[in-house]
Amino acid sequence: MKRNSKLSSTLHILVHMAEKPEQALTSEQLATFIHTNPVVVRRTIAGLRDAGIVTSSRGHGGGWLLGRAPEKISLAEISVALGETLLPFSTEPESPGCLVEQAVITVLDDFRIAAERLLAEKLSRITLADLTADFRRRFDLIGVSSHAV
Amino acid sequence: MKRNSKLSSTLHILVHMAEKPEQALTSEQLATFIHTNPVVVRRTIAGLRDAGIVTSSRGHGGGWLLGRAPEKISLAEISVALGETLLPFSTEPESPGCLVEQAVITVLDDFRIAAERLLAEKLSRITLADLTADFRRRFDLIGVSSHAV
DNA sequence: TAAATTGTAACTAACTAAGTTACATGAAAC
DNA sequence: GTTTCATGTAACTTAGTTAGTTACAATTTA
Repeated sequence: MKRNSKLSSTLHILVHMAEKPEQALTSEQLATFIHTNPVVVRRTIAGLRDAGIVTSSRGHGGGWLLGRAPEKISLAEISVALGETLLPFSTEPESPGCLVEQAVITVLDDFRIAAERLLAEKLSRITLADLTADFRRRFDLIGVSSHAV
Repeated sequence: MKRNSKLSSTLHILVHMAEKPEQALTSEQLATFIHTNPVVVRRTIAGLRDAGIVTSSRGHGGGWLLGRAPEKISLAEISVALGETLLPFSTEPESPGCLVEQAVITVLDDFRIAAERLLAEKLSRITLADLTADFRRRFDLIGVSSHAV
């Protein structure tokens, strides 16, 4: 798994899970989808479990399942559950007492708040079902869903 | 200078420059504002020079000046000139041939394009002059612009 | 009881970005 | 013209972050 690809890797995993709704997939299986190892998968999607987006079960026959229907899982929820901010620029004070810095931080934070609201709104309109529908269109056209490479 | 604070540090520098429009400030002076060293400053704002936002001159009495009036410098231009993307999540393929991944990347890239347009639009409405005006309001109230810490 | 699976802590490796050193280049002052 | 002051930039070092790995306890089913 490459850097900064947590969101896309997680979506990749979730679409595969949505395609096998009745079958619990192991961390091992999920790991092969995104070319990493099982522990990284568990760590990455642990937050999704806490958010009810997926469920996990231990022991023989255990693994991961979607927590609810793909239509009810939005990219906004997934993004939040991953604990990553979409806008990672920092506005932490480095020169306490400098009024110039205070002015800069205020303006930048106002922008960030407005921007985050906008992005969340856009992401909340896209669901996992939209992704699976897009996948199926491609599959019906080409007919292969490989992980050979 | 902390990580991910290039944008806020650069704005900090630019407002100070806007407050001394007739005086070329050296990298050394700019560096003290953001608690780093002159080479980091030159490297960071080199892109702003290429974009005409600032000018630099060498030799005795040299240093940095704004390239045009603060009213004509938008945060959108500054952000672009810094060469940083506001939305750094990756959508590079890791499993070429996997239709699931292709569907995910397509949706995510569409989102990114729309989001970047939105953010650029918002940032283009904020100018360096807005920041200096905000600073002056604070200064008139409190009357100190320290870099003691 | 054995096998399969997650949960998680602790450690290692790879990558990124800031910080630093060094020095060539250019401009002004004298 | 030589000295001084400044930027430009390459090369290296350091620090911080994140993915990857190992190890093992806890849990579940056959």
